[in-house]
Amino acid sequence: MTTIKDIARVAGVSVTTVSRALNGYDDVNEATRRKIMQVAKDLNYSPNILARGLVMNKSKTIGLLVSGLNRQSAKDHFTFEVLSGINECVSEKDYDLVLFSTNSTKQREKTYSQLCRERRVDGVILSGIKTDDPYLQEVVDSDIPCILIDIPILTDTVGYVTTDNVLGAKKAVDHLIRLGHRHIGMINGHNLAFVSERRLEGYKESLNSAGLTFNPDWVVNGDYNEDTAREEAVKLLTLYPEITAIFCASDLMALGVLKAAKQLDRNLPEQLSVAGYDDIQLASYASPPLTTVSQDKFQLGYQAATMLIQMLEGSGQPHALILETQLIERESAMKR
Amino acid sequence: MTTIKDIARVAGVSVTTVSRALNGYDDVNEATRRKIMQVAKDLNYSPNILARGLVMNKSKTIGLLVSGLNRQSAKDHFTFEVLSGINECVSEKDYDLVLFSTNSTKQREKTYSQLCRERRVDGVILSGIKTDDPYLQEVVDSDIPCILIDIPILTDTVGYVTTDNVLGAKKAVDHLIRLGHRHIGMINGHNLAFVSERRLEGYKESLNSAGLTFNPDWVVNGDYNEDTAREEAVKLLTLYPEITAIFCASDLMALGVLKAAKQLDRNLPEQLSVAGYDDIQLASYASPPLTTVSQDKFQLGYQAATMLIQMLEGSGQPHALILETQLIERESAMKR
DNA sequence: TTGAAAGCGCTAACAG
DNA sequence: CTGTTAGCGCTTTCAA
Repeated sequence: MTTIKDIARVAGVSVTTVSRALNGYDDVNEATRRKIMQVAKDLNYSPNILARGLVMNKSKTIGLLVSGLNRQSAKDHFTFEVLSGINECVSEKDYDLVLFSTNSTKQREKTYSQLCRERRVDGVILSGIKTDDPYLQEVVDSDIPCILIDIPILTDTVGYVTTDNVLGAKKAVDHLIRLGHRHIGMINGHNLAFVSERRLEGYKESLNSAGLTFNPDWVVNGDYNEDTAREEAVKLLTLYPEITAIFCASDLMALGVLKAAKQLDRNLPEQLSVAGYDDIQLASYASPPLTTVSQDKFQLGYQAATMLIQMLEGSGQPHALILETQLIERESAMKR
Repeated sequence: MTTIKDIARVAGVSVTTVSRALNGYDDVNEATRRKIMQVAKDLNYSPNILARGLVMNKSKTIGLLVSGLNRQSAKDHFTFEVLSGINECVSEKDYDLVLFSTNSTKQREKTYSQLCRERRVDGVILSGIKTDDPYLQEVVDSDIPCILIDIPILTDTVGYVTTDNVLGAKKAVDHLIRLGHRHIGMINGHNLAFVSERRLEGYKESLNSAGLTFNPDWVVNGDYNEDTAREEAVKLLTLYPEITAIFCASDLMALGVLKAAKQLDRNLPEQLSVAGYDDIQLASYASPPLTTVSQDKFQLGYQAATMLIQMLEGSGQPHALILETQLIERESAMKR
């Protein structure tokens, strides 16, 4: 493997000069530079970025720490789209992306910052982490630049990007109300996600501004899981037959509600309106196609990476970015 | 950041001893080792793997080079599931995964081996690469250990894992024939994928062993794209109304055919049977649910990583692995 | 069982 | 504009 030493020898200059020429410094004679470039090409040189990282104390690498990257979670491709967005940005900016995963018990033994420091990543993006995850606290404490997806924490070294979940939920519930529904249930996710909290708040706000009273019994947790949501929906609809519409904190759970309705012989959307959240790919293929709140997952990732690299390259403080959502009206909700 | 030097100082030994103790060599006094371990923990030490990589000349990192990781390709989550499988294996074996992506024009300027050598990855997995991709030739030439997904090339340093595409296609077409179809068209992908070739071959074999003649006019390319497939299917079905069943080289294209049928007012499955390939998530949600050939994408990734790490750790030659597929009978194909 | 010393490939003062 | 020198954090002979 060719090194700058080899180039120096062949070109008849010192390694310093080679380094400078290769890195585009302008204090190199143009002829010398050309010569060096030529030799580098001839020798098929590639820089050893481990060596460079070692001396510069940065690796031009960002880490991605996710929990949603395993066989089970394949159905809801949220993580994947976020990843695509991150990847896009990172490759434009000439960084590399290394994937940490928290699913293996082995890795679990390592702390968050150990993971990052060992790999010498310059910064890290966290996604799909629950609020009780021990990693999360470490983030706030550690001094590694970090962007959180969907967790609103802002410190000297951590920023976040998320969508406007309150408004998003409000859009969906407003829509149901506009369609004439007065008895609207909600299937929320679980209590370990900030987004659940926010979406619940949006639901309440919407009811409130329409003069409807909030009934806590009409809100149940479906754990962001299709089947749990189905079970919970069956219970809910059986217990409170007056409910004519359900807002779900995720499309996956809305799919579960669709199944619950079928199970209870309630026709959709005539006898039950359903709205979801996320606009996952499946949403438009469900029958009936799901009315939902779309969030741009790719953009979530893209912006997270952009923000992180901005922090890394010194242009300022970490900050927060809140993306818009969009109500997608399809056929799972109708006028009553 | 703590280094072994710090540990050495505090523990009152030399860096050599620290290194040996930390790496579990047995020529260290047990008391010394305990002391060192304790100091390391106290100082919250994490090894600098860049430095280690530099001297050992390996990075415990494997690269993933894919082309299917961008906004457009999100629909068919093949790449994502492969990635999950790779990630699972890699984290079990305590390697890290770095993502290269070929979508940025910038990266395009770098050759395959440059990418790998710069990052000092120990080996690389390629997926979603077309057969005319310039990277591909480089693989064969370079000496970097490499596993290809779905490209059957076997050399000293490159192995592959794929599924039995001939048999898979045969299963689907056999099924259509068994249902009584005699006029079976095929929507293939494009000519730049080995799998297309193989699936076509399976189609031919199936026809052949049923005594049906192969008609090249009944085979068109849909470019693995839903909409192209739809267009091509419309043309095909208009030109050859005698066709009663279509085998598609991917589910995504089968979805396109479903749309084409709707467009032509042909009821599915009564007036047209369709079989797909892949068993993507959407397949079971389509209406009618898609009869298809399932391949275990997670396993594809998992096995590729396993094989690569095996090669890396010296236990033998690269080799080939061919996974089974499974016919999934749903409702898009019926007896005639 | 331990330590001194060399060196992996690179960048960065500093001096000329 | 160019070279000398030191050193990033680690592993690994070699010698004690």
